[in-house]
Formats: sequence, C-alpha cells, structure tokens
Amino acid sequence: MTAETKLTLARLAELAGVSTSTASRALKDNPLIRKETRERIQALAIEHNFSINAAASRLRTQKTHVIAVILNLIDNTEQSTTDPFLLKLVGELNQALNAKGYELLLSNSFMASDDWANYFIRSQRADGILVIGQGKTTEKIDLAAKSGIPIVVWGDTKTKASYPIVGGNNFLGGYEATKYLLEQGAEQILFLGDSEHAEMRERLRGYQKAHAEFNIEPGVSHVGAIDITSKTAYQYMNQRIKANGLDFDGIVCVSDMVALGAIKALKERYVGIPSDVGIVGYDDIPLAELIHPSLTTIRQNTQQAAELMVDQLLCQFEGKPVNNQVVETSLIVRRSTK
Amino acid sequence: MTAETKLTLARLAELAGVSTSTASRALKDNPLIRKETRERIQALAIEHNFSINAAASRLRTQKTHVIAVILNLIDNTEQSTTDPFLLKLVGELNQALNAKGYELLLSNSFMASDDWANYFIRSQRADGILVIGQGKTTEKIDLAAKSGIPIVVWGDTKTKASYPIVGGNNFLGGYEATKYLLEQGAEQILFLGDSEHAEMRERLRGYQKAHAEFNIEPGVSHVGAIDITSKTAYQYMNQRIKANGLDFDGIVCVSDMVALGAIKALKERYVGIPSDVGIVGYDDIPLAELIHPSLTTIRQNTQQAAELMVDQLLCQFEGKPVNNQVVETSLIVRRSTK
DNA sequence: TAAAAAATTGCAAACGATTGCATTTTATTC
DNA sequence: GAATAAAATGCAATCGTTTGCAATTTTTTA
Repeated sequence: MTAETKLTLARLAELAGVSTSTASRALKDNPLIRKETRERIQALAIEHNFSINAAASRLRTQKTHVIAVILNLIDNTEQSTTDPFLLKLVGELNQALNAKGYELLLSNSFMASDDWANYFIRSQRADGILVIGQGKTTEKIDLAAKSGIPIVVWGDTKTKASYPIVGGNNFLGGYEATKYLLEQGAEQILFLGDSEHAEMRERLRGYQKAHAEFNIEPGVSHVGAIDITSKTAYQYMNQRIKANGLDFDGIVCVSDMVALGAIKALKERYVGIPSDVGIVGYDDIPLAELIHPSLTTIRQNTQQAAELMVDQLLCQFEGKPVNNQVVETSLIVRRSTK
Repeated sequence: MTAETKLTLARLAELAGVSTSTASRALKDNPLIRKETRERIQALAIEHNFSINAAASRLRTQKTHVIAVILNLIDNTEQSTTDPFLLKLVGELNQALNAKGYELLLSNSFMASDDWANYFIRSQRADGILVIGQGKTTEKIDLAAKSGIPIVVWGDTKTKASYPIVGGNNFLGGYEATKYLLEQGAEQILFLGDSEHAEMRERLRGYQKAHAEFNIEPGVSHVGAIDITSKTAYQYMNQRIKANGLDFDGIVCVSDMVALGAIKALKERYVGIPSDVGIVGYDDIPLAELIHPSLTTIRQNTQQAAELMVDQLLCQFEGKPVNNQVVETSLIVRRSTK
C-alpha cells in the first residue's frame, strides 16, 4: 500500500514540483509563499499522509515542543500510583500543555536519572520541566534549576527558591479546615500529616493559627507525623486509639486519602462521624463526596493549577519574568463535620 | 558557569583527543574501542555533564525509544481524569517501559490528531503506541493498525483484531462476581454498566452464565445501561429506587467507581449493605478497602497488565509473533457482600 | 624480522528539516 | 517600455549523531 520511497519533505516537494524550502514554508503557512501554492502543498500533504519528521525538525530548530513532567515522589512511599490528586493534576497538565502545542513526557523521580537538566533538557528530550511535588528535600530540583533550565514546581509557595513555585494556599487551607472544626465545637483536634514536608508544615501552621484565635492549646500529642498514604493513617489511628482511647473530637488531615484511612479506623471501632469526631480532608478527590459520610475537605483548583504552571513555564521560554502563583483553595462542607 | 561552546559529541571528542566516531562508540561501551579509552571518555563525559543529543540520535538511528500511551476515552465521559484504575495502569506502564529503556509520551484521544500512525510514528515522535481502552468504536485504532505500526491495546481480548489486545478475563470476572452473590442467596441481581462497551458486554455475559447455572432468570429491567462514572451510577440508582422500589438484592458493577456511586445512593435511602443488597465492584482500586463497608470486587493485576502490553509491543519491534494476552483476575471478598 | 592477523581508530556520508541570503518572477511607477 | 519595487521561490549550509568501510596501529606467527 505505502512504501515506495519513504515520504520525506524533499519527496513531497518533488511531487509538488517545488523546492524543499518552499514545501517547508508552505506547510507552516508562511505568508512568504503564495497562497495558492501553500494550499496546494498542504492538500498534497494530507493526501499523502505526510507528517514532518519530528527528530529532524527538533535537531534543526533546537526546540522539541515536549515538556517533561516529573512526579517527584517522597521516597519509599507509594504515593504516586495511588494518589488521585497527583494523577488528576497530571491529566490537567496534559490538557493545558496540549492547548499550548506541547506534549507531555511522563517520568517519576525514581526513573529519571538524577541530573534532570542534563537528561531532559541538554539532551533535547524536552524544552522544560514541570515537577510535581517538592519531595522531602529539594536537592534534585535545586540542582536542575541551578543550571538555568526552564522549570516550574508544584509545591509550597513560601519556600525560597530560584524557580517559580505554584501551589495552593496551604496555610489558609489548614487554617480554614481547623477553624471550621473549632466553630462546630471541637476542642481536641488532631493533625494528621508529615510536618517535615513543606506543604504540610504550612497547613500545620494554619492549624495552629486557628487554635490561637480560639484560645485553645492543641494537645502535645496532637500532631500525628505520618506518611501521606491512607494505610499509614489507618495504622496510626488504630494504634493511637488503642493506646490513648478517644482523646480527640476532630481531625484535620493533609489529604483525602489520609482522611479515608482514618475514617476506616474510626468506623471499625464504632466511633461516630461526625457525632463523636469531625473530620476534614484535603484535595477534594472525586471520592470525597461518594463515601459515607461524605467528606468535608479543602478543594484545590487543579485546572487552574495546571494552567498556572504551564504559564510560568512559557514565560521562561519567552524570557518574561516569573512569579510564584497561589491556586484557589476552598472549604467544601459535607457530612463528615457537624 | 557553563556556556563557552555548546558541548557536543564532537567537542567532547576533541577534549579527549579522539575522533567523534571513537567518542560515540566509547559512550555506548562498544568493545571495538579499547577499554581504557572507553573509560577515559566515559569519565570525561560525566565530568563535563555531557549527554547525547536525543534529536540527532533519533534522526540518525530512526529510533526514538519513546512510546506513546493514549488514553482512549469514551466520548463525553470524564472517565479519564477520574478513573483511578486507568491512571494506575498508566503508572504501571511507565514503570514497565522504563525498565525496558523506553520513555512514555502521554496523550489522550481528544488531543492527539485522529491519524495516530501518522502523528506519532511516521513523524518519529514515538516507536510504538499503547492504547488504553477500546472506546465505543475501534475506528481510530483500526486505522492506525492498518498502516502496520507497532500497537497494543488494553481492552476486550475477544474482539477480533489485527493487533494484539491485552485485557482481563471479563467474562470470568462478571461470572465470578455474579456467582458469588448468587451463592450468598441473592435472587434479583442488577448489572450496572454499559453493555455497548466490549469489555462490559463480556462481563454481562458472565453475569448471564452464572444466572443460567443457578436456573435464575435475571429480571428484564435488571441491566442498567449507564456510563462508567460514579455520578451516573448514583443518579441511576436514585431514580430506579424511586420508580421501582427495592426490587433487587444484589448489584454487579462494572467498576468500583460505579459501585461507589450506587452505594452512596443506597446509603442515603438507608438500604443495608450487605444485609439488604450485596454489591460487587470491579478493579479493586485502593479505595475499595477503605470505604465502609469495604468493597467486594474483582481485582485485575495492573502490573502484569502493563508488563504484558510492553512485551507485546517489543515483540513487534523484533518481528516476533504476537498474541492476545489475558491478565489475572481474582475475586476479593470484603464486607459489601454477605 | 618481515608478513599476516587482529585490534583500534578515523573519514565522511548519511538522517530530514529549517532558514538566511541570493535569485527569479511578477507588479508598479514614471 | 525601461527602471524599480515587491513578491515568490530556490540554494546550500547547518543541526549533532551514527556507522560502513578504509586506514592505522599493535600483536602474533613463522
């Protein structure tokens, strides 16, 4: 069916009876070429199922129109493949990138070699890097940024950095989650999450601020330093209740997944939600409204997040100034709180 | 800091005092080059942070070492960004591909132009295509396959096709889910899912087979033709109960997401699970064991799925014969059934 | 120690598109 | 109708690697 000689731009030009330069320009609708000629060549290209060789084009133009998206996981957590929020963000990034004419090369921090700048940019695999998550240390990110490549990170916008960071308002989120519980009468609120992680630390600060405003001192043991998975949350809660009994009446979780783990533990012990313990999650994953009781949570606008990240990256391509960007955050009240 | 002249292979060779050919071979550990020379050049490359220009390499070798993964969504459903199962599969594919030295270019059927063979392969953007989902029509897939490019599809393995299909044993899955409910005494079992979709149709066949074995005739209205999202499941169940009352005592769902939607509707009407109605889901997403009651479901081994898909693709590169592959499927019994 | 064999290295031609500049064609002006 | 300006097209170098083959160096053999 096809075959013969491989269809290159040169061959297409030959078929059209023009030079490769003309063909090249015609295909990208360059007004240098007469309109009729352009249209004729474009039609011919479609007819013959022609498409430009990306490798050659990239080599020549030094542009790939590919962006590497790196899921920067926290080591030894299987957050990645499990966390719906992150994956949702990847999906949104795909949309946002495509809308701007870019493609998405997916990687995660375990796979990609350690020297991102080198591996992705200098090697012309991609034009820029979007990192999802700061991890526990920003070492690799800093290394990459230092070599001056275009890069944007999803994470805690209050971190000092030489690259733009896009993130939710974690302080506000933590604050509102906590405040809402306090308003509903909770007095002993647990904070579930790893405060070594920058974003979570901000949320913890919000938690503390809310307590301060209500003149309540959080119990000393009220911060549960756990991984971000539902499993560890479940285990932690089980153990905690076993040891201390029900010495709390509210929980602020750093993710909906964590909240789900906690809820499971509580339910198994017949703790009433929200009657005995009110719970607030974070992220508003699709399941938040499906579980019973539906989950009060802090929503982060992922679509906006993706668009902002892409914007900030494109700014770097164009040499425009970049800034940290804060994504909308809102409290979604459902049934897991009174 | 860096700069000077851009570091190319030629420049590196110059620094090492050898020709580019030697440098090229040395970097890929070609035994043609003396061992000491190889090591010297490799060390130099590391020292100078050198990495091969992928565009040039791809142009020359006609290999990209990139695989396009296409989320082939069902139109006007937002299954994609929502369905944890599909996203999990993407994650696993990423691992499996990386393990074989390939990278993953993510696309979805809304984005990618319609002519996949053209856009991805002929243009040298990727070496092969992995399609996740058959959609409602296999039109685009068939078109791509017809032009003889390497392609593997996740879907219903009983579909006749010119390309290898990897999928779960949907017939068995549907059968086991149903049989289990019947064994527990259910007599009026609903099937929730779109039977126009090939995979779901197979599951429905399994559902029918189980009924036949138990000499039970499923009620005429017992197949709810709904989209694969939890939202439509929720709406459907709500409406159905309103109209018909509780004229069933079991539900077989085509996904855990659908099951969650159904459970939500039932709970809101204080229907007991599993006392009044037993429910079986499909996929075993992480949340299945976190909700209350935890969800009995059919697990599909996603890791195996990813590996098989990649295998079948590599076979095509090597000209080896390919075959449809069936992934392990198992019933996970939890608390949503008696 | 010279010839033959084996081990290393280098030359130069691809791979296929893009683009500054030169050239040709067409339109405009006096 | 010749001179000039404007529009359209083509030439040829370039992007950075890879690799068949030729050339060189080293080792082995007689």
